[in-house]
Amino acid sequence: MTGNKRRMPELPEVETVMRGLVPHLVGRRITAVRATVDRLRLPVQAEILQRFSLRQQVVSLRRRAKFIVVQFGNHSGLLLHLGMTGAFRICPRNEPLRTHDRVVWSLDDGTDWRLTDARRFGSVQICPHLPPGADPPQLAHLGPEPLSDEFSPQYLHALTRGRAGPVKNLIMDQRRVVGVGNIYANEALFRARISPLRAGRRLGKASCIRLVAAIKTVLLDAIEAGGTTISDFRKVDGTEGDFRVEMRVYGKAGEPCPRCADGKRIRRRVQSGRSSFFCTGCQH
DNA sequence: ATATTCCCCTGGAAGC
DNA sequence: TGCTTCCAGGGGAATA
Repeated sequence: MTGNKRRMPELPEVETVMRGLVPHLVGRRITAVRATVDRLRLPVQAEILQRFSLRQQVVSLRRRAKFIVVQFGNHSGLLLHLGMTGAFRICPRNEPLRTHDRVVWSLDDGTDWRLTDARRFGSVQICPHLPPGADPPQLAHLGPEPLSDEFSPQYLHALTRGRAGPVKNLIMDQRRVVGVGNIYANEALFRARISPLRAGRRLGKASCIRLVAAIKTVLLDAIEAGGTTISDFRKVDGTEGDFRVEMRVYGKAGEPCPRCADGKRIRRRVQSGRSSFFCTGCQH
C-alpha cells in the first residue's frame, strides 16, 4: 500500500523548513562550501557555488512554490529545492558527514548548514544576479502562489475553459498554480467533492469556488500543523518535524470513505503516472 | 498548442 | 532468512 510515514516536502513543509532556517542563517556569513556529489537532480556546480557564496552574508530567505530562495547581500543568492527526500540540518562543524550529506555550507558562527538528500532529487542552483525580492529567472515560468489572492475561483475557472485533461493534472501543473503536489491535490479534490478524473472544462463556477477554497484550506492547515514543529527543527538534532495533518484519502485505498454514510471504499487509480485516491460515492 | 510518458535516484515494502 | 522486484513522487525533457 502507499503509506506515507515520511512526508514529502510539499509547499507547507517547504514553508516550515524555510521558517526554521531563518534564525540559523539570517545574518550569518558563509565561510566555506563543499559538495560531496557532482550532481543532484541538476549538476552541483561546485566552483561557481564557491565563487558566488564564499564570504557572502545571508540577508533573507523566502519561499516560491516549493523552492527556497536564499538572498545574499550582494544581489546574488541560492535557489534550493528539496526534491523528494531532501532535508536541511544545522550541526556543529566537526560533526562527521552522514551518508547522504550532499552540500555543506560552513557558517561564521561555527556551525554547518547541510543539505541531506538520499535520492538526490533536490537541487542547488546559484543565482549570480538576484535583486532582493525578485524571482530567480529559473522560476519565470511558474504560476501564482496558491495562497495568494491571484489564485481565485475566477482564475481557476478561466484556465479550465476548453481543457480536456483531468482537473487533477491541471492543479498540479506548476505553470497554472504552484505548490500543489500529489498528496494535497488528492486531499483538496476530496474536500471539494470533485473527482480527480473530471475534465477541466467540466468544472463549473461552483466547483471552482469549492476547489480553490479546499486547496487553500488544506495547505494552510498543514502549514499550521508544521508550525508547531518549528521548535523541533531548531533543536537542530536532525529529527524531522512530523506533520500531523490528517489524510482523508491519500494512501487509503480500500478503506471506507470518511464522508459517505454507506462507507464506500476509497479507490486508487493511476493518472499520468501518479496515484489518485478518491471516493466514487461523493466525488464527481 | 496540449496531454501524456519517461527519467533522474534510493530505500522501504512486498513478493517469492 | 535473503534476494529480487516494485513503487513512491517533483519537475522538466521528450514524445505523441
